[in-house]
Amino acid sequence: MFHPVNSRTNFPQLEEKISVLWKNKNVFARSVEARRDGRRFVLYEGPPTANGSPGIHHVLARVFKDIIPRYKTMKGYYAPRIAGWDTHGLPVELEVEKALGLTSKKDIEDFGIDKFNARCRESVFSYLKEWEAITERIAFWVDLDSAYVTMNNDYIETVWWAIKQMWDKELVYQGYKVTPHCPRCGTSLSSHEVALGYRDDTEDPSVYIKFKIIKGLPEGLSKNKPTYFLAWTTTPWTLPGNTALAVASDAEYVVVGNDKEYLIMASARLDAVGLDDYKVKEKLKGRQLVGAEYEPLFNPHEFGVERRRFQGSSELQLQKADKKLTYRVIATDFVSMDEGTGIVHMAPAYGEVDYEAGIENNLDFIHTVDLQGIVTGSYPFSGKFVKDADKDIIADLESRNLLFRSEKIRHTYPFCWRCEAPLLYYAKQTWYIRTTAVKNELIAHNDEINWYPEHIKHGRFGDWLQNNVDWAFSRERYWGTPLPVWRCESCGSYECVGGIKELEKKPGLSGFKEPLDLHRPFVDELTFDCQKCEGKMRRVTEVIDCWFDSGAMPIAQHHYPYENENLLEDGRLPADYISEAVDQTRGWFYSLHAIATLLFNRRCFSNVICLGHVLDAKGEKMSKAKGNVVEPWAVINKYGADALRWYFFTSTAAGNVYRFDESMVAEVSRRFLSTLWNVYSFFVTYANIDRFTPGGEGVSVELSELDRWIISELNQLIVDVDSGLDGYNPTEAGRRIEGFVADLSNWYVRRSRRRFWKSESDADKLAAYSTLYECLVTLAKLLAPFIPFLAEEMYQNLVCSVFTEAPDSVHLADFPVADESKIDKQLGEDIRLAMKVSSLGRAARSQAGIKVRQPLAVNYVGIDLKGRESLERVKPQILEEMNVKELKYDTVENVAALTKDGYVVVGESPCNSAISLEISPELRAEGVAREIVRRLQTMRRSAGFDIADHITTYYQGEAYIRQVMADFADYIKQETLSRELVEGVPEEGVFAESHKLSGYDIALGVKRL
RNA sequence: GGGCUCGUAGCUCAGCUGGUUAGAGCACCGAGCUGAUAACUCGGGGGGCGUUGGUUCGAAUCCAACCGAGCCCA
Repeated sequence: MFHPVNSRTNFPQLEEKISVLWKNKNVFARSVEARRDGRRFVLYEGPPTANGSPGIHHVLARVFKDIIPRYKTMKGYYAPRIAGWDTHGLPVELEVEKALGLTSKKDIEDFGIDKFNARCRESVFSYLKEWEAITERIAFWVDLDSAYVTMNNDYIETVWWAIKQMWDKELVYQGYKVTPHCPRCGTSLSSHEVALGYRDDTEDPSVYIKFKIIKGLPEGLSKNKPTYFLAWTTTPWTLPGNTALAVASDAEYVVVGNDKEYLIMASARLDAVGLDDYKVKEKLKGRQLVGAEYEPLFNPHEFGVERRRFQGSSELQLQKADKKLTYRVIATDFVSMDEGTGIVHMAPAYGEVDYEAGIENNLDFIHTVDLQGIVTGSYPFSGKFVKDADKDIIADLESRNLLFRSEKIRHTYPFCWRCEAPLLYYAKQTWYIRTTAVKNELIAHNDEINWYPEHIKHGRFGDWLQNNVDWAFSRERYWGTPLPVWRCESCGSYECVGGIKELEKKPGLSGFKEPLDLHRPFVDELTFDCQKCEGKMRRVTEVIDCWFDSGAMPIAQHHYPYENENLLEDGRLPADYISEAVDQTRGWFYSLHAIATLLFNRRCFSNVICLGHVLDAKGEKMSKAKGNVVEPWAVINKYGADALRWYFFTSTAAGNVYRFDESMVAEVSRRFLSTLWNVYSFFVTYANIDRFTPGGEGVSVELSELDRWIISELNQLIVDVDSGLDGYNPTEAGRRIEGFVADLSNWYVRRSRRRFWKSESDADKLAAYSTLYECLVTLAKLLAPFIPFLAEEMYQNLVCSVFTEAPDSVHLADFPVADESKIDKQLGEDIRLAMKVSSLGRAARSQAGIKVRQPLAVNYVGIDLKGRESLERVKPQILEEMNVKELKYDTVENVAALTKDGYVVVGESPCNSAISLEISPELRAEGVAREIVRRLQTMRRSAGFDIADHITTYYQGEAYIRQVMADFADYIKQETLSRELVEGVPEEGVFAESHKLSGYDIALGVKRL
C-alpha cells in the first residue's frame, strides 16, 4: 500500500516536511559521499555578502548553482560543493559608517581603525542566519558548515601568496588612476556614489585660453605676430597640470588673425566662440596640427613641481628639469564640436580620458594639487583650495595676455553625496596588476570556456578581454585584505610578503601578536629590517580590491599552497561549472579568470551559465526606492520553493531578463505542479484500491499500444532531459518535461481511465498500473534536480514504501538511462495524428450539438494514405475517444463534400473530419445508458461515497428507461459499482434524485453497501 | 557617448539554417464535459512580428540605420 495522496496539497507544507526528512537522513552529505569514487565535478560558489537579506535574484542564482551538481551527482559524479562568504569591501564599510554616523576617513581614523574593523567583522554576518535559512529552504545543497570566509587568516594568507607570485613575476607595480575624489572626505567615490551627487545648474568659470605656438606653425603666416591655440575649460585649476592639447584629426581647423595675433581653432566653433572680427587666414585639417609644439602656461620646474612621463602604461618616470619645456598637440577621438573650441586642454592627472590619452601618447604627467584639493608648489596661488585658486589663475593668465575670454556657465557637476564638497577627478597612486602582460593568454583561455548564453564569450566578456587594461587593485581603505607590501622608511625599497611563516622569519620583526589578525591596524604595526639599508620596513597603507579576494577563491578556500597542495592536479581547478548574473562578467567572472591565468596560466572554469537580471512585472529594475522589491520568502511561503524553482528554470532562457510576477509562479504551480500531482494522486488512489504492487525488475507484463506509446515518449524524454542538462540548458529540459506531463495526463491517463476502473484485475490492468508507475518513478528522478521536494515526495511514496533495498532518497538514486529500443517514433507520430483527428471530431460534434457521450455510427476522416495507415494502427484509441463505432477514410475533398449529405464537417489542414447527425435507436439507447451512468456517478459523489464503495442502485421510470436499464444492466453495474439495479422506490435515507434524461423522466437512488 | 542583449497576441514565451494562412500557455468571452485533475474539451475575439530602408521570386527570420528597454562601461 502507498500512503494515500489527496488530490489537493499544500506544497510549502510538504516541502518543509521533506526538508526535515533530508536533515534527519543526512541526505546531502550522503549523496556526495556515495559518489566518492566517481569523477570529480566542481562547482565554485561565488560568495555573496551576508550583510543584507537575500533577494529574489539571489534565489535565481542559487537554484541554477544547485541544479547542475544535483544532476551530475545522479549521473555518478563526485560533486562536493562548498559555500562561501564575501566579507570585505567598501559596501561593508559604508554600512558601518552609516551606523556609526561617520562621514569621512578622518572620522574613521579618529574612531579607531581597530574598533571600526571590529564593527565591520560583526556586520558581515548580520544576515547569515537568514542566508542559511533561505539556502536550505530553496534546497540549494551546499556545504554551509565548511564555508570559506574571505576574512579568515588562512584565506588571506593564500591571497598574499597569490600576490607574492605576481610580485615575483614583476606583474605588480605602482601607477596612477583617475577617480572621482572628495577632497574633504579624502576618499574616492564609486560611480554609484557619484551618481547620487550630480547637481544641475552649478556655476563654474568658462575660460578660453591661449597657448603660444613655438614650433610647427602653419606656413605663410607673418612671423611678427604670435600664434596661439585657443582652448577652453571650466576647471582653470587644472591648467597648471596641462601637458598636451588634443584635436580631432578629420575636423577642419582655421587660423584667424587680427593686427596683433593669430588664433587657431575648429571652424565649426567659430560662431559660437564669437571670433567674427577676426579674418580667416587659412584652413587645415586637425591632423596637420598634430605634433605642433607650444609653450606651457606654467613650466612646472619653475614652481617646484615634479614632472613625470608615461612609458606606454600606467608606470611613470621622473623627468629632468627643463627650462625650455614644450608640449605638443595630439589627436584623440573624443574631441567634441558641441562645446569649446575644438581644441581640448589635457591634464592627465585630472581627467580620465586625459589620463588614457597620456598613456597612449607618452605624455607628461604633473600633479599640482594635493588630496585635500590644495594647490602645491610655489605658484602665486599655492596653498589655496582649487576652486578658490580659479580666479587667481584667470587673473594671472590675463596679466600675461594668455586669456582670451572669461565667462561663467551653468552646467551639471558632481558633488560628494555625503559632505557636498565638489568632487575632483584626480589621479591617485594605485597599485596595479599587469594583466595586459597576459592578455593573449586571457583570450586564449576564454576560448576554452563554454558560455551560456554563447554570445557572452566573444561579446561582453571577449570584448572586455580584448580591451584589457591593467587591474588597479589597491584601495585606500580599512576593511579588506591588506596589501602585503612593505616599504623601507629610509631607502624606499619594497618587499612583498607571501605568507605568515615568511613574515615570521623576517629579521627584526616586531609587533607580532597572538592571536594573529591579518587585518589593519594589526598588520600595520608589523615592522622588520630592510635588507638593503639600516631602515625599517613598514607596510604600505592600502588594502586590496575585494574582487581579488573572491577571484582567488579557487585556491584560497583550500588554503593553497599551505594545504591541499595537490589541488591543481586533482581536478579542483578549473571548476566544471559556475553560475552568476551578467553583471559579474567584469566582476567575479573576470577576477577568477585573470587570477587563474596570471598564477597558473590555465582557465578557471569550463562552463558558465550567465543569468539575466530579475526585473519587476513591468520590466523595471527592482529597487528599495521604488518599493517594487520582491521578497523571496513571501513567494516561497505561498507557492513553495519548487514552484519558484520551476519558474526560474523554465519561464525563459537563463540569459534573458526575468520579468518577475508572482502570478507567473502561481501559474507554474497550477499548470505544471498540480497536474503532475494529480496524476500521482490518481495513480496512488487506484493502485491502493486494487492493491497494486510494482513488480520491479524482471517482471514482464504485456503492454498495450497505449502503454508502449507513453513508454516510448518516456524514453525519448529521458534522452532529451539528459542532453538538455548535459548541455547546461535546464530551460529546454524542463519544457520537455512539461510537454510530457501534459501528454501523460491528457492522453495517456484519460485514455486509460477505464482500464484502471474496470472491476476485474486482468493483465491489461496490470500493464496500465506498471506503465503509469514507471512513468511516475522515472519522472521523479528526472525532476529531482529541478524540483527536489516534490520529486522526493513521489519517490518516497512510490519507491521507498515498496522497495526497502532501494536508495532511501531520490537524490541518492541514479539518473534514468533511456532504453532507446523502446522509442517508437512511428507510434509517436501515429498518436500525435490521432490526437489531432480526435480534436477535429470533437469540434464537429460540438458544432452539431452532439455530446461525446452519445455514440455515433461512423466518423469520416479525410486524409492522405500515409495518414490513414497511421490512424489505422491506433484505431481503437480513436474509436473510444470519439465514441464512434467505425472510422472511415476518404480524401479531404470527398469528406468536405459530405456537407451536402447532412454531415457536419470540420477541417484543419492537412485533414478533416465529418460526422452524421443521424442516430439509430440502438445508439440512442446506448447514449441514454451512458447518461444514466454519469448521473449515478455524480450522485455517488454527492452522497459522499468513496470511489471504491459498492452500492445498490434504485430506479423508476417509464418503459423506455426500464428497457435501457435492462439492456445495459451489466454495463451500468460495472461502471457504477452497483451490485444490484432495483426497480422501485428506495428505502428511507437513501440518496435519491429525479432527472430528465434525453426527454425521459427518471428517478434514481444510491445506497452504500 | 561606446559595447552587449532584448523588442512577436492583454501577459509570459516559442518560432528566426529565409518558403503555405505566424504558434503555445495564461487571461478574456461563449459553449460543453466532469468520480483523477482549481483539470479537460470545443469555439471566439485579440498580431501592421519595435520603426524605416535594403538584399531576395519570397523576410518575424539576413543586412543597415533608427527608436525603446535592460545590463556593463564612459
